[in-house]
Amino acid sequence: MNRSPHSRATAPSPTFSPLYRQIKDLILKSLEAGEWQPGDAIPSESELALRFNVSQGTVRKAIDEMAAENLLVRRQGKGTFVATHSDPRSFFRFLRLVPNEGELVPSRSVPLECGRAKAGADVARMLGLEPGAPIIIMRRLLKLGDEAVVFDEIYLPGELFQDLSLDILKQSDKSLYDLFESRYGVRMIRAEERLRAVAAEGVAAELLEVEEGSPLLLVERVAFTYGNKPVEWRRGFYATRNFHYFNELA
Amino acid sequence: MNRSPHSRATAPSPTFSPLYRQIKDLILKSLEAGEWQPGDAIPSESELALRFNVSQGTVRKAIDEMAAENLLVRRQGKGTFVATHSDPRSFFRFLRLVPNEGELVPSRSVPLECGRAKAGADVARMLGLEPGAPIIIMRRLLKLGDEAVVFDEIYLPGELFQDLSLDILKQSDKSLYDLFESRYGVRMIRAEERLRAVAAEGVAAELLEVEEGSPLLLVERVAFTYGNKPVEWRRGFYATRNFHYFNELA
DNA sequence: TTATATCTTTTATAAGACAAAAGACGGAAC
DNA sequence: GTTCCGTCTTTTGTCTTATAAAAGATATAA
Repeated sequence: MNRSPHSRATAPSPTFSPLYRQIKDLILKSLEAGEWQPGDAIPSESELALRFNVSQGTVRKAIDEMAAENLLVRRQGKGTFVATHSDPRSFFRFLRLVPNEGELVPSRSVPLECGRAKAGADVARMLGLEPGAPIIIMRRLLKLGDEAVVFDEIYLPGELFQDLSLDILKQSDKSLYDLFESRYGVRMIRAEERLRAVAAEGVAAELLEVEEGSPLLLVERVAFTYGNKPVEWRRGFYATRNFHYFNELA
Repeated sequence: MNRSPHSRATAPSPTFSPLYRQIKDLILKSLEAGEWQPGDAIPSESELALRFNVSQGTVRKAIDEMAAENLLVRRQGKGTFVATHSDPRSFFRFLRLVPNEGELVPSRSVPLECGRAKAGADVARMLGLEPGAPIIIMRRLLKLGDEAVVFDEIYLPGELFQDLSLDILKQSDKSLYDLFESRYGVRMIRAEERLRAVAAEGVAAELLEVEEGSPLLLVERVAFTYGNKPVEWRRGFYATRNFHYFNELA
């Protein structure tokens, strides 16, 4: 290399950014472009160092940050891999539901409906769409063991999930985000949740087998893919008799 | 230095641990021992490197991890500081309550009771005490703007908070954790919360000015100090008409 | 008095040398 | 033929060194 240590790879930009962060952005771009699929190994640190003309340590620092953000997973001696929702370890990152006592029980998703509609003002705002844009509305029940614990209403941009249907949902035995990732190439990387206590009513009360008016935990979620783009809005009613929402403040 | 690069600072231990992690443990120990107080600057990286006979980069990596865990705060050009609850930025790390719409309103804690008792089986278990050990029970109301939003019942080990009383609580204008830290030298660094929806009853319903039986968000918290030692158990009833519990899944 | 340069101390960045982990491969032992 | 065990290669992990950037303090000039 014929550059002095701290010179930029590109011409001096208006907003300064250290080398390792520029490398991070480049790797991120390749990730978004789908150059490597979820579960795949990305090139080794020394390969990337060669490609970008920087030292291994610099590539390493870029990857460090991406691993901390759960975008990549490192395995010593093996390589660095694109994080995937098919990995069972990543499952409970997006489902914070645990039994009040006793062991973790297996969960099962029961799809109820899946239809198309036009976005109302609220959904459009949440998903960053034009009002009237095509969306998919999906309802499902989450059973833990024998008990129906969560009733979900899920709103998706129609454009990204072309052929999604109740049949496909019923056929699939993967988690929803695994399906989104493998079938539609949409990877969820982050979500925001807003929790409230509400009184059970209508379908939710019925499906969760609780009295009308009894308390339910309402969890509203917006999930984002690369570039902080919102691609799912979800409203879940949680029956918290035997389960609770677990959160760690760290 | 007369050691080869990767030799240990101590005699080879049965459980291998890289150098930077040993340094981290040493810094942690000084922190627990109170060698530097919350808000204080710790010695510079090069000073610590000298003290521990390693390179600055190794100290740096140790501090990196502790900064990621919110134990230390770095400021370029100034130094590295012991994290403190008196810093307003750290406040919302432990209070995840935001208004449904509009700006953040100022919050005010209203202490109601503070008395001593003996630990029952449940509190003893949560706090790792013997049943019958002295504890403090405290009740308070959290007001956001004019509205009473949270009713808290807080259980503390009596031993650690010798002179804590209703008067002291009323006098203090700090946050509770700031008070614990500055007056009793007990620093909260981590907490686990369990959330459920419950029906309002008794005192909680009355103080939060909601109907008996209407839904409330119940937030149970165990907070830990250094060494993962539980030092607070708390049960909070949240009225979620105009506010909600915000959580980020990252 | 006020701005401006200069020096010092601090954390931040980058690169290089080497270690540890994981597997693949091949030959010896049985 | 199969199993075991060393050896080699490729990968991520650790540690050090050199230097840059940030923030203040201090001195200097207008």
